Amino acid sequence: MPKGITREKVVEAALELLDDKGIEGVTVRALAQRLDVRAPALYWHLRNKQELLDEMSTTVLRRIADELPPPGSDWREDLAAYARVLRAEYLRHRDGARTFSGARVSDPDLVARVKEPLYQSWTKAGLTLQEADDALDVVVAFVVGFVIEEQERLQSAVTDPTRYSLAERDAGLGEHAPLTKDAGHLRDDSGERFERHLGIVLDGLAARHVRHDPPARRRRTR
Amino acid sequence: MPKGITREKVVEAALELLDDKGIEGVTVRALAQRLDVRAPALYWHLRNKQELLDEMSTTVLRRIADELPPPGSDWREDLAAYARVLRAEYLRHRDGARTFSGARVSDPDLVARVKEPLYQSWTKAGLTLQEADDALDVVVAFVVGFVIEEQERLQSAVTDPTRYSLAERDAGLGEHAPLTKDAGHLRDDSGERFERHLGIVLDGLAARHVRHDPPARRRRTR
DNA sequence: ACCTGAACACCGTTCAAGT
DNA sequence: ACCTGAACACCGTTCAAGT
Repeated sequence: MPKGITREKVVEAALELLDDKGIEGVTVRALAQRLDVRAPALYWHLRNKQELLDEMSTTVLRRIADELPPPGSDWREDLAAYARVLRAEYLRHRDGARTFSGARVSDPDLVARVKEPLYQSWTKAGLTLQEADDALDVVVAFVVGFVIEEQERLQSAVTDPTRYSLAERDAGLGEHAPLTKDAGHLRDDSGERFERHLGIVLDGLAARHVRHDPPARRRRTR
Repeated sequence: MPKGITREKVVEAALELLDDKGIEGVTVRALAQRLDVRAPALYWHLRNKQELLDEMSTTVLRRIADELPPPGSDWREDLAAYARVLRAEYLRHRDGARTFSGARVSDPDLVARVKEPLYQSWTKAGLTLQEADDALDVVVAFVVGFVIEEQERLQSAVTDPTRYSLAERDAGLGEHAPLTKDAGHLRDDSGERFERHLGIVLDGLAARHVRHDPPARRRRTR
């Protein structure tokens, strides 16, 4: 009688293990123990550990795809929504940004499920496909970079409270870096920072697009 | 008689090992072999492997600091130069972006050496410190995200040529994703893409700054 | 078809002991 | 002060063998 372990259950358990112990704790043996089997059993369901990691990334991307609202009338809002969902899903898992960015996604259809509706909507609104593709890539790059840094900071605040303590930092900085020191003190809530920085990136995209794409207007005039 | 191993030589050898074998190949034992000592010898010079990784990151950041041109008259050019140096230094090392981003930098003065001149110059030109700090962070986040993706693509093109082959991808995509398919085909040289995307981000920063910062003008009138 | 036991070639790290 | 030998508690993975 099989123990009822499926590929899906293995991946699910791996994601729980990630949240509990971090990426270092995701070992084949620990995962097997959590599923109440011996380590080699997992190799019946997955070719190797890399395939496990790929499946974990794919599962997270699937959740992102599910949470994504359908494109609306404003490409800027579509992008903002995408950025927020991406960040939220990365933050939801310990080491999420590092683990899932640059992910090898096993299901190519899934990528299309996310991108195609956005491309459709934006090209109809007057963007070229190149611009739409660039827009998505720039936003994703920004979110990945932002959350990697954010999560590193959040997590080492727990494991090593001195590392990001401002007092420690100020002491290390000496006298010749007053602005660097001050800048450290005006760091606000990271959610606010994210929204502000996202706004900057979207402004950059707008700067290129509005030139030849006044969307509402063009449609109404004839 | 000591074997002449120093902390600096260990870190240097670790960076060579990284380039040869990738981050998975950077093991204490392999590093010891390269230095012609036994593994425990390294623990005289470094507390543990994490400290080794921190020192590697710090060394790379030091090189970035050395290569950075002094700030000029245009914050936009300063940022572009920073972004290019950062990307180049990440690309120079195998797994560079993943390994060095979100780095725990051991030397706080080094961070100041990079940031302080830029903050100085930009605040003199009319930016607030908050804006200067945001600008740097947004650009760094973008570069980190961009290069992680870029390097993943470059490296798996070597190790697994089918993964990013367009033909394979097109086959997996089926019929319902024509735009996603087309977008895959208009990907140009990654250097050009970087410059274009960097331009977008800088435009976003400009959109906020030019409003209250016509730099040359303000100084001349009285 | 699905899982285990045993084994292989590795890891990072500690520590007494050598020089 | 600087390094080694031996050992500990781990890794991912393979494979014959069990049911």
